[in-house]
Amino acid sequence: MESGQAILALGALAQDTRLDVFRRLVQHEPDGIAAGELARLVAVPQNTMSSHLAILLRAGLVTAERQSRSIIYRANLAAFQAVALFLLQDCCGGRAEICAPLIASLTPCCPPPKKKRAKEKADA
Amino acid sequence: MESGQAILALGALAQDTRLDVFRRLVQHEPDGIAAGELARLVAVPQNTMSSHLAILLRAGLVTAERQSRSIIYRANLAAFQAVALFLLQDCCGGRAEICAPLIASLTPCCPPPKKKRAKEKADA
DNA sequence: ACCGTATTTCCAGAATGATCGAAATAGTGA
DNA sequence: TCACTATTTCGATCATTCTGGAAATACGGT
Repeated sequence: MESGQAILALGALAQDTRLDVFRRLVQHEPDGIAAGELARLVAVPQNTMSSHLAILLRAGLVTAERQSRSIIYRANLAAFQAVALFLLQDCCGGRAEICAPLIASLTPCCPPPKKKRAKEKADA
Repeated sequence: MESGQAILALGALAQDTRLDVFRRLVQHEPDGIAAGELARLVAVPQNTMSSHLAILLRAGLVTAERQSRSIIYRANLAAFQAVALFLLQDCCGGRAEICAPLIASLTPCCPPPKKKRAKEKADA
């Protein structure tokens, strides 16, 4: 990921409403949320929400898909991962002392990428 | 970490010059860089650099320490980790599918937090 | 075709941010 | 004290962002 794209994404997330929106979109992940409902949830006018969504869209953090009358917005998890990865690798720059504790803190949140998968094979 | 502080930090990093500065500060980590040298490295006037540094300072991403005539700026790695962790945990929100591939991508960058004896299992 | 709903675009005002010249402040050494 | 260096603060300008009212566009049902 190039720096300009990362800056765009960071700037997109560096705003109350948009961070809130993105959070909600991640939570509703495979389904997505329509623009109007998003405006209602966050309690902002539709046009204001529309411009915020346009910024998130330009940053590549969300996708939009028309579904009959509504437009469903979904979080782009891959893009989000790319931004996080850029931030860590770029600033980490080979310095393990930054990432290592982060991995440690993150692991309890998510199942660790286990390498030992011996029992499943033996089952067959 | 609270959302407002994270937004401050994300906004601080969402700018060319400041991202560049932070990168350099991380690379020069324990030593830090003086404000003037930073301005020279990034090729911006001193007062412009000063305002950027003030923003990074306010966001808690760097620390400043006067050392005789110069003021040495250092990256606050703990704060950076906190921001990254916030971003991932907050948006992850219990969704492992976001963090798991990130951990996987991050691990080759940094030595995995495990014991250095990798040959053990091969002996068995 | 018409109407109602969903969303965006257009426009403008207020607020914030970026940039930098010039002046002010903090420190060092003679 | 004085001169010198390093950095910040002040002030001004230009660009960008946030916000929302009003109008325009897109879609589906009748």
